[in-house]
Amino acid sequence: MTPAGPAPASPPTSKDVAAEAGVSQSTVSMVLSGKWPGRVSASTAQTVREAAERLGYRPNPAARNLRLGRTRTILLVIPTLTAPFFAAVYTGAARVANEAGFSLVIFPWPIIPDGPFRVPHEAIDGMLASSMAEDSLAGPRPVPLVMLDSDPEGTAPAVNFDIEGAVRDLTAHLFALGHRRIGHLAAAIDAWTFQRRASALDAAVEDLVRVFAPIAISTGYEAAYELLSRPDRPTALVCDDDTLAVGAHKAASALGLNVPGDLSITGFDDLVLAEALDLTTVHLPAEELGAQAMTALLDLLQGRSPARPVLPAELVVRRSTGRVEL
Amino acid sequence: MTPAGPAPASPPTSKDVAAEAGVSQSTVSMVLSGKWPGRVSASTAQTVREAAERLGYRPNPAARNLRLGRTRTILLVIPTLTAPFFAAVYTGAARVANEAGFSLVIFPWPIIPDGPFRVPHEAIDGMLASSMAEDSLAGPRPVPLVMLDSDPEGTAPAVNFDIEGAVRDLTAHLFALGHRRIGHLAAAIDAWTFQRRASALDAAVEDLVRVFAPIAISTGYEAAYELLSRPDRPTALVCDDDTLAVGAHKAASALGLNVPGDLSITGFDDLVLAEALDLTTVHLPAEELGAQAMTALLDLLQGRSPARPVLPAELVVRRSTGRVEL
DNA sequence: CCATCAGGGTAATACGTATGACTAGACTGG
DNA sequence: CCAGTCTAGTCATACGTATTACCCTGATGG
Repeated sequence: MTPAGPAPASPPTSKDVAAEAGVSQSTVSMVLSGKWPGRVSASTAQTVREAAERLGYRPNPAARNLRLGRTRTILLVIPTLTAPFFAAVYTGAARVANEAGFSLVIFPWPIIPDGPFRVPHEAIDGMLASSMAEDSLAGPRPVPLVMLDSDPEGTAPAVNFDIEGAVRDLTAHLFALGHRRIGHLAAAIDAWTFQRRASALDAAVEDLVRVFAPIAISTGYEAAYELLSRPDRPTALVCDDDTLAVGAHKAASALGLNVPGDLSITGFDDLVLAEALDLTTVHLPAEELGAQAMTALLDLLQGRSPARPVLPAELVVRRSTGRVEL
Repeated sequence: MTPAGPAPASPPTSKDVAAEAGVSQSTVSMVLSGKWPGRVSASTAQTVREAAERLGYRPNPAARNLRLGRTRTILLVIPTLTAPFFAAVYTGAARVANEAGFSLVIFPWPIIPDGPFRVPHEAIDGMLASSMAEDSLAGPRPVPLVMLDSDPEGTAPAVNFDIEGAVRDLTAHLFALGHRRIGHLAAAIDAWTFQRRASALDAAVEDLVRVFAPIAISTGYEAAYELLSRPDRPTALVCDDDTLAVGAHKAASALGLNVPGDLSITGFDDLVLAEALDLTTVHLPAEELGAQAMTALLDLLQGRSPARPVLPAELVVRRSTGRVEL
């Protein structure tokens, strides 16, 4: 198909396109950027575009970035991709970013940081950050930033979940089933979103007992086992996370407790796990969180003032909750 | 702490460092690159380094990329991050890449492509690719590439799992438990890794019945339900994936079949799902796959000939397999 | 005493793009 | 007929880095 000319040693540049089209390099740039309406005649523009197509020209990103002083790259700061929740956040954010011609790179950052945060200012245009102390961003040149469900004060642009509403629905569901004494298997992580869940539960439930566990099946198992072994064990167990809920489920089995006959269990997130185990849980629209945060960041980058949305978190009732038996 | 000098409008460049140190920009570059031993006196080098530290200088990546014609960026081509398997691959690859000063960006590419693959040659130094037809890479300037468990012929560098060994262990386990008639819930995806699983099973099992399903709990449920409703249903069901195995598990419950009493079920991958449901499965070291593939790619980029490792896949026996009842 | 050389540094340049400054020619109006 | 405007371009330059070619000074050697 393509004529077998001498194979180009290096990718074609705008200068090559200019030579092919018989115009100057600046003209090529003007045509292809599309930012100079009426600056170039329609026929010349057409010639240029055809030449570019013929040579398979693609602008060199490094040169463009250098010239424009921007990178069209956004940093997503999250603890790990292994957690499906964050994978979903990434997916949503990446979709919006790609549609806008941005690329999204992941910057791994532990929930418990082990040093000051160093933003690679020169390499990025903006950041999406979860679980990071906002003030660790202080620096000579602050980077446009949108926080992910973790903005304590409301100073920075942020996207949050309606945790309060979710906890209201969740407790109402449990109360309606007759539960009064409720356990809280809380994530042992000092993050705002978990603090909110705890305080919302404190406000809603009179007879609450709380234990903490790092997020994992095994740790959830241990903490739940201990709690459920107590003589005054709760009849329902609210877990901060589906993974913890799975651990609790296993602990209940190990103790010979029937779910939901003897014990109701709920989670947060609505991961595949929850579907697999028929777990009643609070669905957190993680992908939507990522998408809206990226939208807000793009607004910010274009000088528009971003929305500060609060996303609804819906209770999904499955088979791990039931009426308390007398 | 820091003296409140006039805030710099833009990040410091090597020229600023040169001025601060009282030398030329070229000297700064020579010192900081470290590639010119003996070219600059020790005392001058020290002065330069101190100046750079004082100003908080970080080389501009765009300028460096432009000058050097490389980007220190690797593309990871995978269908989705939502699948925990690929998230693990990413994690392993990213770790190795970061240690070597490379950054890893994800390029979403469906298993069933909807168009020819366009490599952004100018933006990357190399690629890690899974589930992609190798010849869709054909182009004027091929990009260094390592394939992930999907290399049909062995022409390109690749890292693979020892699927044959895993299937051997798996079938031996089932045979030892007395199973003879075995079902195969196969992934309805035209990917090499699944073809290998199928042919390895064909070779090992005399009495095999196979059904196909897209990878999801619901589709696994449906396909398994149909298979298990047959009068001559198998006593063991080998699933290509843990997710399918979960669907099969649910189908068994719905049909009143006890696992593992009436039916043994196995999966592949060893995701959290498998742990949550006590599923016997083949552990595929996904993170290791990513790490070794990245190592091979870095070898390739440095002109070394990369290893072509085959990673062992270990059978993890849990409680979803048991002795067949007479 | 001059040629050579090593040491230690500087000046100049190229990478590829986007854009502000400039200009040759065509057209307009008074 | 000429000053002014508009059209459709070109020229030159800057972004920040890495590297090549050059330069100056002093030491060495024959």
